[in-house]
Amino acid sequence: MQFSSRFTIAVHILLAVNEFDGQCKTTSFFLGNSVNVNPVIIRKTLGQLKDAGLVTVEAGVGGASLAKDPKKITLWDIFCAVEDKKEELFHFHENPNPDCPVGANIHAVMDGRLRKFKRNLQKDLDDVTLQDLVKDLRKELKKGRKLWFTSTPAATGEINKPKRTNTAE
Amino acid sequence: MQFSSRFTIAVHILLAVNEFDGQCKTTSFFLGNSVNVNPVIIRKTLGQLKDAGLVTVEAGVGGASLAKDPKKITLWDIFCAVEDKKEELFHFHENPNPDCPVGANIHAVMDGRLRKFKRNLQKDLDDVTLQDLVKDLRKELKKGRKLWFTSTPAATGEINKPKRTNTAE
DNA sequence: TTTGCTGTATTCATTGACGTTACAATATTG
DNA sequence: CAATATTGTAACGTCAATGAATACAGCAAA
Repeated sequence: MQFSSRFTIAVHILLAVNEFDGQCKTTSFFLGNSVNVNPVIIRKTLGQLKDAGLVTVEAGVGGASLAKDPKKITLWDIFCAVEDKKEELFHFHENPNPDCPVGANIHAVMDGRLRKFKRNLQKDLDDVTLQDLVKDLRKELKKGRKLWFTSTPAATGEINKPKRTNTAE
Repeated sequence: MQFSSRFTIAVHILLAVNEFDGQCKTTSFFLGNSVNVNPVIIRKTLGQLKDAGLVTVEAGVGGASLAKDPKKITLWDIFCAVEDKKEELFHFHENPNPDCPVGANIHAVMDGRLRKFKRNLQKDLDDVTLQDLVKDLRKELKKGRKLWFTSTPAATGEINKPKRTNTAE
């Protein structure tokens, strides 16, 4: 079992928004092209990030921007935006037999430990900021060759654009 | 997203086997009654625990026993028996755009960190032995009232037993 | 030989992830 | 105001995993 890709997608989105905002319009088409998923997935995820107060999205005009300093956004914040933070890491089997010595006490024995595992993961995630990722990304960019930017069809998102249904027809 | 209940079921099974082995036959019916799941689920899980070298199962005669000292069985061992230990904690979105500065480097930025998160969880799990759980269970049992044991229908698993189809019919 | 159990195949229902189409609502621009 | 680009969201469809359940061949012991 794994956490869904929504988390890595959300991280990708935030990195891209941080990188391109101001240089070009970071629309769901643009971002979908970078992440390589359907724009609707981007819009949904972006909506969750907005609800969590991590980005602002321009309705109508389009494009997203960070709502907070990248130093103040941790992976835990991003995780909470797209996953249920209350949920335990492990799914416990329902209704262990209360008339059995083991069944009656398995929760007492395990619950605290399971919660600790989750808490430790939380700490790990909370220790990494978006700024840390940005720094590493910049380092990688210095190494590598020049890549596309604002001008190509891929960058502007021309590729995935819908054929508009003519409503006046 | 959560890990499946196979993990907590496996822990429950091992605790029950450790507790009741020698006192009564720890069959899949018996265990299924304690865990409160279908005996087939128990057999499957027991099979995985056997493959991992944690228990022995008596084919034909029935019943399971620990194959190792509870001090030598960690939660990580149990986890590995029922889950894919190679799998990362987070599912990464497929094919981020290699022509985009972010898409081309997102793996370089994230992979190491994601691996660390998984490794830390592993360490946490590896720090807890079955013996630790047994100790806590005994502590709970001392507190509590007396519960069922070997003689009741629930304990012997009479309840969930299949009606045998008479093959001689 | 009968009995009780394991091992395993198969079927089914449910759930969540993810993709996709469609379209109303919204903001900008000519 | 009208045309356009974009968001927000609903509605489906597909796929994979989980977990329940039935069935039965094979094994061991009495």
